Amino acid sequence: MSVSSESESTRDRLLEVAGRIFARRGFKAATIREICEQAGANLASVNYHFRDKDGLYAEVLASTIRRALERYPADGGVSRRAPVTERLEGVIRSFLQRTLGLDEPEWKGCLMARELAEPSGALPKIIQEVARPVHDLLLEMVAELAPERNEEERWLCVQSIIAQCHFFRHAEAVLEVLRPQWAELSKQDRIERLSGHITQFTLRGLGGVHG
Amino acid sequence: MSVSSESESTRDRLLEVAGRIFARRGFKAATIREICEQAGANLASVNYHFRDKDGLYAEVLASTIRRALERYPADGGVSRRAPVTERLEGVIRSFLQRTLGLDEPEWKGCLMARELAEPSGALPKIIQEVARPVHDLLLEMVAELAPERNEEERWLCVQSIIAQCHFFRHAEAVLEVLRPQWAELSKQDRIERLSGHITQFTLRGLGGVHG
Amino acid sequence: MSVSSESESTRDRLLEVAGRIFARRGFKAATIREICEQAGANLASVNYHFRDKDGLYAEVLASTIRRALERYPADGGVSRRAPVTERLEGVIRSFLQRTLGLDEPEWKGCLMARELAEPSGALPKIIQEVARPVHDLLLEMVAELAPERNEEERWLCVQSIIAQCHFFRHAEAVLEVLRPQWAELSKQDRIERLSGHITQFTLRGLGGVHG
Amino acid sequence: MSVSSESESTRDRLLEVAGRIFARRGFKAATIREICEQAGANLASVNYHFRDKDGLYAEVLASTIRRALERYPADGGVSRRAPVTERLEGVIRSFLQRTLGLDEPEWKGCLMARELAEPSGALPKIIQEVARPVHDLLLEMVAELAPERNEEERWLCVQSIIAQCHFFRHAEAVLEVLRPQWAELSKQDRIERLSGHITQFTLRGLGGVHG
DNA sequence: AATGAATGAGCCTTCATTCAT
DNA sequence: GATGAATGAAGGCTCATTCAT
Repeated sequence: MSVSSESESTRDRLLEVAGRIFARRGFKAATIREICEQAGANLASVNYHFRDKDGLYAEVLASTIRRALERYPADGGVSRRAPVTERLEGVIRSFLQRTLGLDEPEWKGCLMARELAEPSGALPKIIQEVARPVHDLLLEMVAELAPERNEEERWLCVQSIIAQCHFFRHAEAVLEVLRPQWAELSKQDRIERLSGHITQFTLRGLGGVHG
Repeated sequence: MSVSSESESTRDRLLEVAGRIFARRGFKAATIREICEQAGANLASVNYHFRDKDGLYAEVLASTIRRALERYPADGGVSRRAPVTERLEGVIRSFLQRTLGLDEPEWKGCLMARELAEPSGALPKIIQEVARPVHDLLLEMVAELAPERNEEERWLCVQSIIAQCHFFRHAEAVLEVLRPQWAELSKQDRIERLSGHITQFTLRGLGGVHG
Repeated sequence: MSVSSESESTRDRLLEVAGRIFARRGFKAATIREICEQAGANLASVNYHFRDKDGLYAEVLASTIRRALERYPADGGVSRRAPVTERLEGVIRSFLQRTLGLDEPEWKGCLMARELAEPSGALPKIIQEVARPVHDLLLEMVAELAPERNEEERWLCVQSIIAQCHFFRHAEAVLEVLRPQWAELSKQDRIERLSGHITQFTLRGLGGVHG
Repeated sequence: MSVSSESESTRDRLLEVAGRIFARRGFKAATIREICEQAGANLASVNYHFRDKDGLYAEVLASTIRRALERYPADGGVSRRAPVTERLEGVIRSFLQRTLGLDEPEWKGCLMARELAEPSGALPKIIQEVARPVHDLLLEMVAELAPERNEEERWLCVQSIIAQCHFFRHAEAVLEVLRPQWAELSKQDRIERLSGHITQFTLRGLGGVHG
């Protein structure tokens, strides 16, 4: 529970490098060798510091979650008393920031996305700390915006929102082929346009005409 | 009409089993050994029939695409002269069928989802044969339903649709935790409710008032 | 004992191709697959026609010997009544022809050379049919040219002759680097100069001054 | 001073054993398994210490060259101011020592011979460090002994010398059949007689009358 | 006479892990 | 606190061979 270590220790370098590599290659295809080489550490150091490849992975995930939520909280930093449309956009923008990266190394969102597709036992933790809060926040807003829908319908709407937020990380490779212009935009730009679009599309989708 | 094995050719059994295993474990983590064992074939048979692990994977992907599109074509079998709302629901339902499986072995959609997250060189083929047609079909419909939007906005709307269709396969593991009731529904039921919801949400999202 | 087969059959093509490939790669590194592919034959045809990879190799060797000696007999076709210097040059030139090839496909000598370095069980046959006759012929000539030497000395002289004849095939790769001009000569030219040189060097080496 | 094994490092044992086995079987036919077993090392140790089978082979070759030339330098340790006949015999004797072994493990020369027949990419190194110096040394001597010959003739004479030195290693298997007495001599004896014979034969062959 | 399918043995390599220092 | 050496398990692949047809 201590705050990692003192200086930029081997341990920290391993964590940093491992995150990048797990994200890029997936758990199985990532190799301890590559991680240690890039971190300038000994081949045995992973086992020394984290007991296991699994242990390293769990630590990477945990610290990634921690830092991601510190920087981009679920509510996007928007006050609970702001109008619901603003709060919605806050959640969406914050989600996209975590997902598509910004100034944080870009692999963080990628790691999460990968966890979704191929859970590793760490999933419950992620759900508890990231997915659940967002999920609940959105449920509240949808209830506020579309009180006439029944419970399942509202839940489905929440999924529609999350789906849109995820998709642009998830299908990155395809989008690049189908619409090259998109890939040419800066991250900042993409996030800006996306949060605007998703918010609009969602508000309309929820039934009111807010556009 | 039996499920599999027995008198099928070795080649076909390999293809069938490999599909399931690649989907479950991913390319790297899947082992030729496991595939051959489950297919009741010799360890060298993959090399004989498909030259490579890569060759096997490519074949699995190709035959999966082929059969998925035969059974559930991009337009969902809805006539081009039907009203646009029906055509839209056709595309969405067909997409969900391919994605969430139905009576076809369930792993097929999973394979595709995985390919998106972690392209293997076969991606261009998938795009050409599956993603592009759906993409173009949806672009047309959105242009028809929301002619006042500019080109980028219409493209973003198309992505919102596709995002929703993908999500329920992609986040299966999480949904199961967040809403156990959902996992208890039959596949058929889920697809039914989803295609209804996504169509509605989308039609509204596009700005018309169809709700 | 029959003369191979009737037409340019699969069997003959296998023999031809196998000779080239065994010569180029050595027995172990040569693969039945490559041989069959290049011969346009089925993968199983080697086993069908020659029982074994070993069987194929033995056949290749045997037919190579047979044809090499037909074309370039040990005595080089020089009459036994010719002067000894002519007979010597006959043996040397014929040896070089077999070794360095001429119009016959070049791999034949190479195959033999390889057999020397890495005997395969077929060596006794080669010795009996090729090496021994040449050896005995040379022994006679040396006895004639240097009768004053004792038996071991004469035998060593014979080896010196054979050594020179072998060397230019054997060290081809090195000679090409150490003296590029040499590699640029035509085969014909090289054989001409070599047989001249070796004959002179040998006659002098044997003690008389014949140059 | 003990022959091998026991307290030597794994790396050294691998090198020693690998040399023997590569020499006996050739690169392709030699197996890492056999090497590791005989060296009492783990199957993965070759990969650990030399990265590759190729890496191991290269190291074996390099260390063999290094040690061979340390012990038996190209000039045979004879002073440059000694008479040319002595210098010639020095080169020849040293060559035979390297080639036929003496107290060094016998496979060393064999490795080289094999490399000539079937170059592996390491050939250039061998040429540079072994063949070239000997070649140049001999060229000088021949120029001194037979200044009246033209340049190509002198080069051919050098090859005649080298050919003789190589042959008795190269054709070992055949000589054993054709002259069993020869194989019964001690290595030392054989080298003694050979260097005498080759030197004489060569001096005469070069045209002077030294016999 | 010939072949497509299938097989079992064996090879090289990679990987995560351990252990003595 | 950290590491170089070594290891065992497992993986993908290649090869010669067989067998039913």
